[in-house]
Amino acid sequence: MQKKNSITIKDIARQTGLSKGTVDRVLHNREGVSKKSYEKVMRVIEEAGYQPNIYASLLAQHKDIVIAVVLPECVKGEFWELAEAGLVRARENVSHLGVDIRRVSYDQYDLESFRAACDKALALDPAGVVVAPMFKTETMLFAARLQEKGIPYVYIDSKLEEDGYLAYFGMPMYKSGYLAADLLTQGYAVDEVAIVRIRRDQQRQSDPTINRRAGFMDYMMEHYPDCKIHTIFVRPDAPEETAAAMDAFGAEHPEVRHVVMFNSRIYLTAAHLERLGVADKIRVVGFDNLASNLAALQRGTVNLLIAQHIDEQASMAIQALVDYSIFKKVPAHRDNYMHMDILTRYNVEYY
Amino acid sequence: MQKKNSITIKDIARQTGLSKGTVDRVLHNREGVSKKSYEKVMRVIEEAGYQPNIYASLLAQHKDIVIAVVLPECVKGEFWELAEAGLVRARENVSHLGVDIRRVSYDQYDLESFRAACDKALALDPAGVVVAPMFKTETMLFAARLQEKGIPYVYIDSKLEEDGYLAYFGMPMYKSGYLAADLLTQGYAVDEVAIVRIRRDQQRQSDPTINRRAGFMDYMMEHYPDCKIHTIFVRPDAPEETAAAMDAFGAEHPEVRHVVMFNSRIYLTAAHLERLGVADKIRVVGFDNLASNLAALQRGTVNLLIAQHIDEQASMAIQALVDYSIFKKVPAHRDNYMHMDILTRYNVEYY
DNA sequence: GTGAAAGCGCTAACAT
DNA sequence: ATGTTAGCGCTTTCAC
Repeated sequence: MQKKNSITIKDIARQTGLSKGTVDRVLHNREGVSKKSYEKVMRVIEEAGYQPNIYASLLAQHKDIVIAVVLPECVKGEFWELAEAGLVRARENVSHLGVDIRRVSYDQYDLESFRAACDKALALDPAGVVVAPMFKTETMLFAARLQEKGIPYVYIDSKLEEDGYLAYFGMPMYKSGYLAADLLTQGYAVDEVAIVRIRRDQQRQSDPTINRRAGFMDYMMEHYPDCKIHTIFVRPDAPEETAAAMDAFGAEHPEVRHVVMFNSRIYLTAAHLERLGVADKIRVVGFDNLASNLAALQRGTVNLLIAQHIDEQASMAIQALVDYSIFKKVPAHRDNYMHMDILTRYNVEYY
Repeated sequence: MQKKNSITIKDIARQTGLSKGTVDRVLHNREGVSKKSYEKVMRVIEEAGYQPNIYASLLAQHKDIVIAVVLPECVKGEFWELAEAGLVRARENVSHLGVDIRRVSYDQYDLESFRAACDKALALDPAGVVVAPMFKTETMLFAARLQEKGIPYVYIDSKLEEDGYLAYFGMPMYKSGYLAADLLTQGYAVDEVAIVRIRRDQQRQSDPTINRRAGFMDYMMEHYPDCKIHTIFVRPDAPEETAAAMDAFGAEHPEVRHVVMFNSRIYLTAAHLERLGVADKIRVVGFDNLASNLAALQRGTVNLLIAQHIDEQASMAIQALVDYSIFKKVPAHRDNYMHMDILTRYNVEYY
């Protein structure tokens, strides 16, 4: 399988006058090698451009490694369900490497459940961890424990400003808001815009879409300084209240033609616009490729969706961990801001 | 590396009372095995759900495989340069599998050079071929030769309507034109549109963008039946003539506010619009993420770009071939229509 | 037809 | 600190 030109540890052993065992020791930075031998081996390795044969290596080690993936629960139709596809793909890609991907779920609104998930992940004695952090301080603690054990970890979706993570894969939130504003307005005259927000009852969590909103606002300030920006507060868990809010707003501001929402639930708004019979008069921009969002896009109620491929984030995170643990490859970039996909009813089909 | 629950050929040998050699023979359908032995082995294999250890297999075979990639020449700044990134990525992904990716280039305007490239590819005795076909009948012949030799091949960019290919990765061309029309108009009133086309001097090749244009036209017919559609013919190899054409059109139709181009050279048009000082009055939609197109996007002259990730097509094609030759996996889908990326100046940064 | 055995490149346990 | 050796699961050659 190796090319003719490829060199093996046997060759290195011969050339250095040492044994395979010693060569193996320096290759893995194991202790018990004299400086002299170490250097002799290293020289040959570099000169010959030695590449270990992972098959032989894996074959000889015959051990499984497990990677723990700590994510919010996968609820049908909601955002985190989208990550599953990435896990499936990653699993396929690495299963033949003897890597076992284990999803550890937690309730993103329940701190305790996150703590439990962290413990569960640690209990798996994983070779690496990917985590989507929803709780700041708890994640910090988790990170510290991982570092202590020397377990590499990578963030997806959002990250913490600390220094121990191997990599991060996510969307540039501020920019995504900026983009949303541009797509909503597209250079045409826009006098009023409505933002639909979810009212959160004293959540201690930081609002994950706050930077996105900031980006949106900045764009509007820069390009449409005179545009009036309304906010409609809704509550997904209180449908009547939400309906009432939408009705009231519609009655009061029938002239508003542009609506945007920064979380993943634009489908809720779409439903109300349809109910009020104003769907085709209003330009609607939202986020994330939930099935119900895509449906609203197909129906034409939602004009554009900005999606972030959380599945790719997940699979890339796992790949990075595998490359690191098995192949000793450090990611090319630590912070990986991923592309924002723009979806319309005409390109969604092949998404 | 294999899990505890995995069974090896040694186990099978023991259970059937045969030897590893015989088990290997039935696994590879080699001749010289009695029906009785064959069936005994097959029964155990199926019952135990035996999965061969590819590493051990590859290690024992110790052979390289080569995959030939037959593409138009990589010209700096032009479309096919974009595929290189995919080749590099693919090379990284599979090099440790002992797979050698070999690019074989041809001049997309020269039939003879394509013939030569096919011969060169065949001469490599490849385990698989990926080809971007520009010449219909010649590709047909090439395909026939590959089939004859039992070499699997996959198309990228475009494909032929035959039945021997392993897979196809490409953009839905008709749909992409439809999408372009939607993005150009976006529901606002549009009375006139200009299409910039490249005049081809009696090319015998079929115009690769013909379906895209058809999709565009159909959209306009359906949604803007009264819109007047102009065509400006230009020639990249004759700059003065092109400039004259643009000037003349601008003088004659100063009211046109929407421009589209179906090949990858929207940057040419962008330059002229800038020269004429009308760039910010006109909405411009084009295709493909050439560096100069992205620059025009950043400058704001081009409003939207539809890109097709030819690099991903290339790397996925190679992956499919590797999966097939090494892991014996047939692609899940034969025809893979890939996502059309919509780029604006605000999401291009992370592309 | 079938079996035995050597060996792919590497790891790890055991010697020295 | 270094050498030796027995595998990992499979392929392949050679012998019967």
